[in-house]
Amino acid sequence: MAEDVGRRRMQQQQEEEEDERLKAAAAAVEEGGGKMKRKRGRVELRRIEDRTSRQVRFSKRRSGLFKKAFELSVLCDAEVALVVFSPAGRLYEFVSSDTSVEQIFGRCKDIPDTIIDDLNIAARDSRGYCNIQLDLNEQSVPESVSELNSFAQMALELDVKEMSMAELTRFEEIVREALAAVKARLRRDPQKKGDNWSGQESGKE
Amino acid sequence: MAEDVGRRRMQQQQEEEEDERLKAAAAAVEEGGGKMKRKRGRVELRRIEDRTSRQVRFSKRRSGLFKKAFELSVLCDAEVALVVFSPAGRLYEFVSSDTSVEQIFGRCKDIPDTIIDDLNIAARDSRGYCNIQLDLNEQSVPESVSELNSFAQMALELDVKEMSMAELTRFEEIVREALAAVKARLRRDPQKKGDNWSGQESGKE
DNA sequence: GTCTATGAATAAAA
DNA sequence: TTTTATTCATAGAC
Repeated sequence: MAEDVGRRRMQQQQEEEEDERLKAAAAAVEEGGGKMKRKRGRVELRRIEDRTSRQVRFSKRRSGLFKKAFELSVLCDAEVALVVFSPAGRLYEFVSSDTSVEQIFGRCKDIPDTIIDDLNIAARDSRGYCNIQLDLNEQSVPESVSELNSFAQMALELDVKEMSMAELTRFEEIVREALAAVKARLRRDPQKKGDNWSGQESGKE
Repeated sequence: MAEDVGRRRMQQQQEEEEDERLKAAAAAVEEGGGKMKRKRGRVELRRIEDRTSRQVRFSKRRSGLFKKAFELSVLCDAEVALVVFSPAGRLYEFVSSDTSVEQIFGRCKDIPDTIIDDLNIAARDSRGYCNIQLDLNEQSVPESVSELNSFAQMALELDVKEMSMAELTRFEEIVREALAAVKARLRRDPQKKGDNWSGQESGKE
């Protein structure tokens, strides 16, 4: 096809990352002369050490986060409550409805059919195997979920009750990164199975 | 205090919008022949009318929003509390820490916390697969973290041949939700460890 | 669910 | 701040 005139790029392909980086660096050197190292690699999920950088990014990302929250509430007609404390302790908050944050959060105890409830059902129904399912309210039931359940088991076997909030957050991050890596590999290996093994999202809205 | 939601300046120049749109449309016609209207203009900030589309968008944007919230809390060392109710009334939440936010969530204390116990019991009952020890209690634990990271990655790769992308994504979701539930309980039980695994900086802004 | 082109967010610099 | 180059998120099509 004669399309993609000029800028067809494979996104998120790890193997091309180095090359891209090098080209960018080279270009920077060429044009700027002495200023290099201008562009970043991928953002690492780790606390930013430099105080100034951290503050600048906080401002930018906070803005972006609030914008996203606002868009979600409008586009999808969802209720959103967001509270952020800067490292300095300053409070920023957003609530989609005209009620207070406390009221929104307070609804947690009034909503019986939540994700937490779904987890309860899943745990209760599990026999022998840890069939952790988030939406198994309706129809389909796990069939060949054994592999996935193994991971769920391992994750849950961690004595999660002994972990601090920071540890939980760290674990979450680690899992996310690991999965991202595995997914990237899967993407390069066409041997993957593309099947859908789990129940569909419940049709109730 | 209300955040300046919606007051961000668009980097792009408005006057170029039409031109860009037209070029995209023209390109689409050229390349696809019969496939048209494939690309979007910029997102309109109003409620999505189509139910299916709205549901799909909700899932995608919710994921993105929670990821952003998580990243902000880690990168910028901020405290973030996010609660989202889907149009169906389903609850999704994320909290980076219990400090200072605890009072806001004070009314959530009545959430049945049997879920955590159920999960742990289910996991223990199906033990025998692997026993994992987590130790992130040190202050600067590059070794432990790296070790855990390796484990997580290795564990995931072991069954990567058997796992589809869908399964990986599902697992990620499960872990996230489970951790959210655990965090919710942590907030109600401050007697748990509240230590931080990472180094602290003295001069917080 | 996956895939991919494109709009949007944003890190670094000005 | 504003600009720019790049990564990131995601709408639309499967």
